Amino acid sequence: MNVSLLPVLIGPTAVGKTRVATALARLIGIEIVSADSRQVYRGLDIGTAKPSPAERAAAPYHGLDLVEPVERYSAGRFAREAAGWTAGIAMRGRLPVVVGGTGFYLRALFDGLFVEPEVDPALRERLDAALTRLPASELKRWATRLDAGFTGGGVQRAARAASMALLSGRALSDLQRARPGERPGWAPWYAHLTLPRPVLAERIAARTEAMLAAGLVDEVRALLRSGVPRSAPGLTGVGYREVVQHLDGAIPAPGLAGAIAQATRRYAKRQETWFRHQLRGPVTAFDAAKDEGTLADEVLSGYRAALLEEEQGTSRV
RNA sequence: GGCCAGGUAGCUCAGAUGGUAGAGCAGCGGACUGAAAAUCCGCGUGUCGACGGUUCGAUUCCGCCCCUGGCCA
Repeated sequence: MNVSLLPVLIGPTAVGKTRVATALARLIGIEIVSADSRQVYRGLDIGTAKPSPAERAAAPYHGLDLVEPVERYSAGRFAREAAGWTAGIAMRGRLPVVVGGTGFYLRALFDGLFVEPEVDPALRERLDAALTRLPASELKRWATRLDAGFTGGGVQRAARAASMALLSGRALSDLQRARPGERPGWAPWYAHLTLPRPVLAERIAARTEAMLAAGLVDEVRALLRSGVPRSAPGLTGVGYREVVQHLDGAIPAPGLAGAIAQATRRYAKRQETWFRHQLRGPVTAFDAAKDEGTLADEVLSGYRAALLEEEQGTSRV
């Protein structure tokens, strides 16, 4: 299957992306490329709303369970791996469908990141850790001194700007400008699942309760018991962070669901901000209040129409 | 039914001898080039319960009504 236009199912957390993807799989032979920065962690199943075995049987998934919770994944690695999965799926004659809520990963995949200089990962890790321990104001001074183009963004991004400059000898913003990455052969066609905020908030609340009922706290407890430190990359996300705090006594049991739901709402808001302003390519909105069968039909016909238009456009040139 | 306390932002509350009001939380907007569910930046969003009166001017004072809580019947 020779496609240059890739259907991409996006939407805030809890809007029902997996549900629609599964319905889509019933209509046509697809494989799913998950663009989700949390579902890459093995053992983080309940809190990341990872597709169930049944859902994974309905369509092959790529991009799940790639690393241990103590490991770091990255947008760059995602872009490389996702490009490989996508090519493989197309080669098998099926349609790759990208499904995910991590905007930065989508950018990495479709726009390409700059080509990062080779640096010793262990060294970088130690440097980052040391920089992050600096007082915020001092770290910021280092970042702006080492990279005149540093635009801010807090300790994490300041630490990256500083460490990349120290390790590569060039300012990060320079590198980003001077060494643009390659764009893949695909262009995204975005299907944006949307719900009014209050409705999404209700779904988030319900899903949070369901996660706790399904044993989210036990999941985290087991990870910690197996030796995963509470600062592990996998445990910094929404839900896991709150459960760790709960186990440390900082969040009492009655407040846990509320704390997780609130963090999730804020995350959903940041996602929508990204979708509103950062996406490059056509975006079609779909009302996620509809049932998944209808949505799958609508998304598929929308995609086919876009595909047809694209073919006519290119054949005319 | 009577007496008392109170009705101010989504919530909990503060406040002004009369010049249309401000905190916390919630919320909203934005940034984003390999940690991104991360990391940051910004923003009070209001018929001051209703209606009359006094006043140049009422959310504030007066009257009346409505609502909530408490006490007494």
